[in-house]
Amino acid sequence: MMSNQVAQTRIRILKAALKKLEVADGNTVRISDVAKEAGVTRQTLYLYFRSRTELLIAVTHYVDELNSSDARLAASRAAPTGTARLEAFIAAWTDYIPEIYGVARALMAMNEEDANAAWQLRMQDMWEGCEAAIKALKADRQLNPDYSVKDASDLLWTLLSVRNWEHLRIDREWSQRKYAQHIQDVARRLFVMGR
Amino acid sequence: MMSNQVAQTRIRILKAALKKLEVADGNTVRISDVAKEAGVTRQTLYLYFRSRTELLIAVTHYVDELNSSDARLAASRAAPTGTARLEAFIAAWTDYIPEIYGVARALMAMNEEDANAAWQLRMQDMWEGCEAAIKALKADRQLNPDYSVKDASDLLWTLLSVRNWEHLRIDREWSQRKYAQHIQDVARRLFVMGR
DNA sequence: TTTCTGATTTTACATCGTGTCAATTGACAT
DNA sequence: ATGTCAATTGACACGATGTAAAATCAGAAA
Repeated sequence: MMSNQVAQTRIRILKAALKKLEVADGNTVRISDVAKEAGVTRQTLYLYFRSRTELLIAVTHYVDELNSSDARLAASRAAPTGTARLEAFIAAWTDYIPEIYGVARALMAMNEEDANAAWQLRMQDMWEGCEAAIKALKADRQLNPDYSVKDASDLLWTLLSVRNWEHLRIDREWSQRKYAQHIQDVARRLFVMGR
Repeated sequence: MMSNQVAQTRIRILKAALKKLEVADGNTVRISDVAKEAGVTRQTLYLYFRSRTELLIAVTHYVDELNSSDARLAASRAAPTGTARLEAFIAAWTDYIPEIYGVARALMAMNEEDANAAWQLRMQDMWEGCEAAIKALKADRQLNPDYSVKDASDLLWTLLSVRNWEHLRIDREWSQRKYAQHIQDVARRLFVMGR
């Protein structure tokens, strides 16, 4: 079946791109690199993705599928108390970052309209997650009264940024475990009343 | 005198680059843009700077000169107590960020060996500033005992990153004043004992 | 088997930005 | 008037993205 064929090649390309992006330390991943990795011509790649940007965006979706990220993020909403929910959200997100980091870096490095828009959209979603967690905290009367919901959300959103993960994990060589623990700790210190 | 002539053109180019970099929102500043702004040919620019990277690095130094940044950063060392010193250091740095932001963004966006090295070096200096401030805090027995000097320095360094400034100031549209106050506040909450 | 079709390849070319090179102009000092 | 040095002009190489058209190749259908 031909549509099967098509799907396979598409996925082969996505896998190749992901592999390259994960390995790449600092260096740009070229379209020709991905094509080579996928055992396909550069032109074939353009048959499946209109541009480099579109490929990168497709890879992020692919990664999300692989890890059922949406489900994991959503699960954090189920936590009973505000503090538990904050903790669950942070845990889900900090686990998520290393998975998308490769693509995220490439996407963030692009100075192209669509690429930035796509990343901004993701970060917007993430901000709403932060806000939801902070609101849950407030509903439980556990939010540090010095912060408005908006300010706390902005700060949490910043605290959880991919760049901060990069700073600590890559530049300062923290382990993922150490990173996750400290971020939880900082968030608790800043946002949870009386602790 | 010819060396005067040379110096003038060089500075004209640096000014032009700075101007372009400050205005540029997200877009790459091309070498030809800078040349045009400076009223000079692209080739002339190459007469003064070997590459785009070298130009960008030169601009950072130029900005530092303009603002006597070194002096201002160094001044924070004079503060009497640990907390005062931490506060002074943060104030100096948060004031500094908006001044270099334009160049910083361009430098960070480059995926070129030398550019990254130059930026890393700057960030290394900055880390040492953080460490010095934290050590002063510790010497005054004011450092939160939950943190080692190294961990606190890493966290402070991350907190003060240009990316965090960008997140809050640009993406979340905080005023510079609000940004500076909140960062001070967060640092106090995290690192200063009993407050 | 032949034919049709759709996936993929090959080849070629346009564009854009960086960086290199050599010849030339123009001003100024001696 | 001559030599020097800043700056310009024009041309070109390179690497990466992206476009376009013709040629192949494999499998399904006749």
